[in-house]
Amino acid sequence: MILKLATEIGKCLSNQTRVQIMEWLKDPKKNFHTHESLRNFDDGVCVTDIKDKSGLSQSTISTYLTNMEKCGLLIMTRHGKYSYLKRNETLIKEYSDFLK
Amino acid sequence: MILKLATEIGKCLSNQTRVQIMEWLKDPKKNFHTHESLRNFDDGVCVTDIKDKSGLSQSTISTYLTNMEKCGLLIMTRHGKYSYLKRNETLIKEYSDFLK
DNA sequence: CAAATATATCTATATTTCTCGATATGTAGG
DNA sequence: CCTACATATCGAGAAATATAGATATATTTG
Repeated sequence: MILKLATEIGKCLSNQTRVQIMEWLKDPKKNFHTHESLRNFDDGVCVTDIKDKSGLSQSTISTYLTNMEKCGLLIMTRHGKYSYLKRNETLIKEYSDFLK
Repeated sequence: MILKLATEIGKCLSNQTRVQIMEWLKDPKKNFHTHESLRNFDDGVCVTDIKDKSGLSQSTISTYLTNMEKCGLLIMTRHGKYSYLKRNETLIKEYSDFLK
């Protein structure tokens, strides 16, 4: 992993809400209700559900999630008008290994 | 690991110089010369050597290293007028595991 | 104790991040 | 095409961080 990417990941993980989101997404079943339009969490959790749980504004959460996707921490999948987010375990493991 | 500590660690790792310092300290022997007053790197690398290598000012590096020690990423040991820094592998592993 | 050197802290300014409301864009359904 | 709703982007003010120079504190040594 290159220094620049590691630093971008660090920036994403330098805010309590964003770290909390990473934690929530470890176990979507426990932390969220299944979304109306999908029966499972295979693609993760819908943006609005994360927004509601965080208590922050839609624009703030959208910015957070977009940045977290840009550096690879999250994977975003569109289904119609909804976007779903899940952890990118591969990159998380790479980063985790890089630190050690 | 609690959310608050994880966020503090993330803040330390949200700056390229600080991430670089963590990397340098993985292998002091490779990245630094042995310090005049100590023959080995058992307690890590002296503040001034890190400052010289980073190119930043003494006050900036001192602030960085102090904060990195406060959140537990680094261990600081005084030997007379010198302070030596090394990685706290135990906490780094805890953080790394927390992310996964 | 005085001088020299290493590190820490204080103060200040520039830059970045946080966060929101407003607005724009995308998408589904009538 | 119009409406409704989900998400993204823009613009702005507040708060936090980056970074340096000046100064203070610790420590060694003459």
